[in-house]
Amino acid sequence: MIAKTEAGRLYEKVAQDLSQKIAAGQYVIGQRLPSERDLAQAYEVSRPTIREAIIALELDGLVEVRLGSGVYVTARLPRGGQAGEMDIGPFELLEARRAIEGESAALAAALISDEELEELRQLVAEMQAENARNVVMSEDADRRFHMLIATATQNSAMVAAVQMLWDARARSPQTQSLSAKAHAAGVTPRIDEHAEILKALRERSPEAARRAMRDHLTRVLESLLAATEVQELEQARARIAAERKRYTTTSG
Amino acid sequence: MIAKTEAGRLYEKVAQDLSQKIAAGQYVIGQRLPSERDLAQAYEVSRPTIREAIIALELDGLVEVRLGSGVYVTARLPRGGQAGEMDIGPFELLEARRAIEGESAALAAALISDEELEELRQLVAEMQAENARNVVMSEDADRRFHMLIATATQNSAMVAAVQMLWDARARSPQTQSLSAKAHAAGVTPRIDEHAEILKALRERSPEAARRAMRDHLTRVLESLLAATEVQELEQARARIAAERKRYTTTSG
DNA sequence: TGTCCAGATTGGCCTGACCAGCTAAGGGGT
DNA sequence: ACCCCTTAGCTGGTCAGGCCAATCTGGACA
Repeated sequence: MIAKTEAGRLYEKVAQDLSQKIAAGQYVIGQRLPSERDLAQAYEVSRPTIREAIIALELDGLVEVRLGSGVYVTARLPRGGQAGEMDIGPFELLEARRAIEGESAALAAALISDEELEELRQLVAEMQAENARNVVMSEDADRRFHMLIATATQNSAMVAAVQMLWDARARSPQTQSLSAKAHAAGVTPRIDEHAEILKALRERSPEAARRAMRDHLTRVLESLLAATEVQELEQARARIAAERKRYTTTSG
Repeated sequence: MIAKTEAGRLYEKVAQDLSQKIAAGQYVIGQRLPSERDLAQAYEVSRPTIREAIIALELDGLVEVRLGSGVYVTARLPRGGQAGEMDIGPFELLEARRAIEGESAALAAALISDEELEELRQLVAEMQAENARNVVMSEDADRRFHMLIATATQNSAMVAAVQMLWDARARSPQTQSLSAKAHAAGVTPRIDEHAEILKALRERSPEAARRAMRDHLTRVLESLLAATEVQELEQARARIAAERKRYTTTSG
């Protein structure tokens, strides 16, 4: 699906975020979502915007609205249809992103325009602001940041690849719950790392951009591993150690 | 006020009515609908209700809203075949493959099993045999070679990414015709380059594998560029011939 | 004649409010 | 002690009015 959702209307962002949370199982099927008023407060938008988002979800068949009662999750089907919907693990996903988005950044460094650099700067600022306010929607700016870099490569195949990875991420219950846990554990959105990537792109240095992107995703991977360690029991330690060894030794 | 009688939200009625008028041709494709304020007045509803109706139409692909300009009727797309896969150009595809499959090879080098190495060896042999018999090089062996390497990464996200690229390649008319031309022009199946990749994988060297893969795809890219030039020359020649014919037959 | 800028128009979003269903808690009757 | 029924509080549905930014348009100016 062609991503027209970039920098779009507010309700689209909210709808996408809610859709992800439903897909991730954060709202069980049959469960009632928070009230429109609560959602408006949580997303820091007005109630009409929340209503529009809910209408979008309803038209997608994800949700059912019952007057006077609330809005209920009806299904858990992802937004774009049924193309390839296996659940890719969080660590696999990040490993692939490190490899692919690293190259995306390297390609973009040579081709990125001043306008796109400015957009990236704004997105970093946005993440910073949202982080300061501890707002729910912080993932959206992150996603747009990475997608914009892919777009800057002027290579639609690369855009499609990166898009696929983020779609898979949104569709993966494992990844969603894990990243939610990491968020709750106080993992910051890594403003400085994004700034480092931006800096490398500004310098038009493919090598520096690749390295900054890979470093960033390596750290995300590590913090996710740490979050996993904190939450899981001793029984899992051996397996985690094995994973860590594997995912940290193959960096190229 | 519109008949509030039956159940159903107001915006649904408005959306349905507008949808009918569009289908009936009352609003020609490309034409601008009345402004939200005017529609609100016409339907005797509030502007938020009109907005919700327009959002519904937009999600149905009937309409496109342009900020500051208005909402415009768009062409009705055939429902269902959403695959939305545009035709990705051959060169974009190869550039993306060089970046992504290069990393795929690097990852695989550290993890590939002896069984997979043996399979790769057989695939190279298969390509060689087909090439020796001057058979129409079925791309199948080539594809299986590259997919097997992706599989060897033991990373399903990477597999999905590489798979997507090959799917796009299979779907792309441009790429297909171009690669057919390249074959016709006597481009060899590059057995040696595949062997080089295999050799690097055998040595379990990520760097060598990445380099071999990138070199391979770079050369494919170059030969495709050459084929394009040939094709353009042929087209130019044909065009000239056609013109000559035209001017010699109609001038009399 | 061509260019440029200010006002009008449009969608994007917000605040605040009222109404009508629904739900569950609490009171009265048995 | 149990059950039914009222009722207060939620929830979504809708409205009204307003501000902002993007866009368009026409007239003034060079």
